[in-house]
Amino acid sequence: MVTIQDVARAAGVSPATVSRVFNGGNVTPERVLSVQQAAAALGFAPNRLARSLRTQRSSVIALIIPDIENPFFTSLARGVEDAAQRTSLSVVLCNSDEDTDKERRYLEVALGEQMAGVIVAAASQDETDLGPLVARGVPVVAVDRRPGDAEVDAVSVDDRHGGEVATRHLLRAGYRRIACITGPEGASTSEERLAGYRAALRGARDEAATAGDIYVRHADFRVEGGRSAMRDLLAMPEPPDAVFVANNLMTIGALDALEEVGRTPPGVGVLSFGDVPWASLVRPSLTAVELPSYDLGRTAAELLLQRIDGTTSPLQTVVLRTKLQVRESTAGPVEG
Amino acid sequence: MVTIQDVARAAGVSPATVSRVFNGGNVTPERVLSVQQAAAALGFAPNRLARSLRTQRSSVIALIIPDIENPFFTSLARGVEDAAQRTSLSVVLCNSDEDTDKERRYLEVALGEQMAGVIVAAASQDETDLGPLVARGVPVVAVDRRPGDAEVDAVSVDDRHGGEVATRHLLRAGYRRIACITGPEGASTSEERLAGYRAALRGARDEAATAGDIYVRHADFRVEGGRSAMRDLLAMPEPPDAVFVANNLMTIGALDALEEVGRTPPGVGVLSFGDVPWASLVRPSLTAVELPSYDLGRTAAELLLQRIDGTTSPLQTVVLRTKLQVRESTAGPVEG
DNA sequence: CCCGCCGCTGAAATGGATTTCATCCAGTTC
DNA sequence: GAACTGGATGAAATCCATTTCAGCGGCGGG
Repeated sequence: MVTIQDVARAAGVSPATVSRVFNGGNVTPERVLSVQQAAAALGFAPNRLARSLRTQRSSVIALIIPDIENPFFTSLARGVEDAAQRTSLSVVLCNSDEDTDKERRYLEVALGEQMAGVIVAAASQDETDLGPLVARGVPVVAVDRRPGDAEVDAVSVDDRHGGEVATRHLLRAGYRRIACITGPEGASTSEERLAGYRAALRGARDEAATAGDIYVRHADFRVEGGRSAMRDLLAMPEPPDAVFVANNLMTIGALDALEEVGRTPPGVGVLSFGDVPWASLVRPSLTAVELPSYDLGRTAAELLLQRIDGTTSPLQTVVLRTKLQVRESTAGPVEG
Repeated sequence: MVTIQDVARAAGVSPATVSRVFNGGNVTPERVLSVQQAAAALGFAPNRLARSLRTQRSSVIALIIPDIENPFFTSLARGVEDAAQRTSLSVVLCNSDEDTDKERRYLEVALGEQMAGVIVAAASQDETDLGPLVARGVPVVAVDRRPGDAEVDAVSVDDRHGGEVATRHLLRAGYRRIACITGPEGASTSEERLAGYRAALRGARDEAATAGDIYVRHADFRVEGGRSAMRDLLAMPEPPDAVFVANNLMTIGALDALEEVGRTPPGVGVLSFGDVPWASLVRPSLTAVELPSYDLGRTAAELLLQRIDGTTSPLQTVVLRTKLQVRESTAGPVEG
């Protein structure tokens, strides 16, 4: 490996001078030139480990997401990247796969590699432990999902409100036995969206409301989970006539399950929390709660960058608004 | 920050002994215990920078992909992860966004951070420079796209053959003016798939073949690119009656463009290289060249792991087979 | 009883870049 | 001409974990 020493020797200066050339110290122009030439000739690339070890900071931030195959998170990742791009920071993405063990490993890597900051969409509220990072003063921003109790900035959407608006829309469209397929227990987004659903039903005070939670299913935020939850609902003696699905991928599974038994929206109402990917190809078009995934990422990154720059303002929680986009899949229970 | 020195002091031993406890040297059981207790009490986590600096190796590998929003690459990423998972390596993902500048930065990071290895789906054949990594002895595997001239292992699919089979299928189905929307020039996958298309047309020796390249368009492997390329094709005096689209996202755009003018498959034949994401929702169902995206990632990772373990076997190029999956979108030009 | 070996331990060297501190020198200022 | 300022420079300390090396004590073999 070619080190700063080698360059120094080749250029006839001390390592300190070479370092100054690369990091902007006071060096006479002619020496700058000879150092640059020597570096280029030798193919010198500074060892970032040594640098980070010495300076106690790094120019890499980690983004930890629970499902890299979900376009919601990849869009969020783009938002993070684009914001980081404007500084000199690089983003590395880690996929926790909704697995708290994997997630813990990545958090350890981020800590151990002294990364400049971490943005995390937590796999779990209780088990995701941001404590060590926070204790070491590493800036952390929670995005989409709230972390249990860690003292960090957070950016999320109005899950509860969105869930309530969505469910109310189904009620107004005339559906009466409204099911909810939500995510795993322990994820804040699952709980909040479900809470919104329940609130809307309570507000309705009729048949739908009395059903209690018999139409509620917990699944895993993935296609397969949505499919089997929907199958399960369809097998009930009195199956639901509409379903509020708490994320985009589970909606795809639910639609598959409906297709299997020959029922299609809007005969059975389908409403997705989060747009289904490449929705333009889906018929009938799907009513969805639109999520600002890209802005979620961008905002989280901006918050993180501020912290990395040393802002000491009090912790923030930013909540972005969702928007119900009404389309064909919730036109009403009457066939047509 | 709590260092190995602090732990040593707390446990009443030397730093060397603490290190041995964590890395499996010979230490008496009672000392092991007291070191572990001290470490736990202080919340010690080893500084991976210092470790990597000293040992000259790291337990992180980088995966550099050109489009994180393309499910093909995220599936590939899952394959890499699952393979890496079985060892103690962590995978960090970098999104080059088909931008050779961004890609270069990530390659520099991988080099500078002394990462254990790199898997890269190159943004370009000419401009992607793997030289520095190879020169420093960092194991590198090219996946999906071949790098220009670097001496690295490679894993890809039979792009040319797949493109030829696909185009021949369209010919046999009765289409005569077959267009091709391929990716950017400079990407090996674009070129190879196009070469397959041309070969099939040459083999046909009729009207279709004489068209030359008038039905060929280069786009950017994204939805938007596919859409505008298709619009462009549809605006021709004699528009094509079928299109072979060289990747999944561009197919989505092409379908959108067809929809705009009220033409749908199989009236216009549509064949996608690579399955469209969540194809189960798309009507009519799409004929596609199925790509083993997950296995591509897994194989690349396994190759990389071997190199990291020090295998010195000669460079390998693994080519995985694609499979044409015939569905409704290429049923033939006759309306019905 | 002595030698040699082995297991355990800590002091010190190591990896590579940054940064402090002291030094040197040229240019000012009185 | 003495004192002072400030820019440029290199020697050496620093960041933290790993690893070599030498030393120590105990044990088995001769």
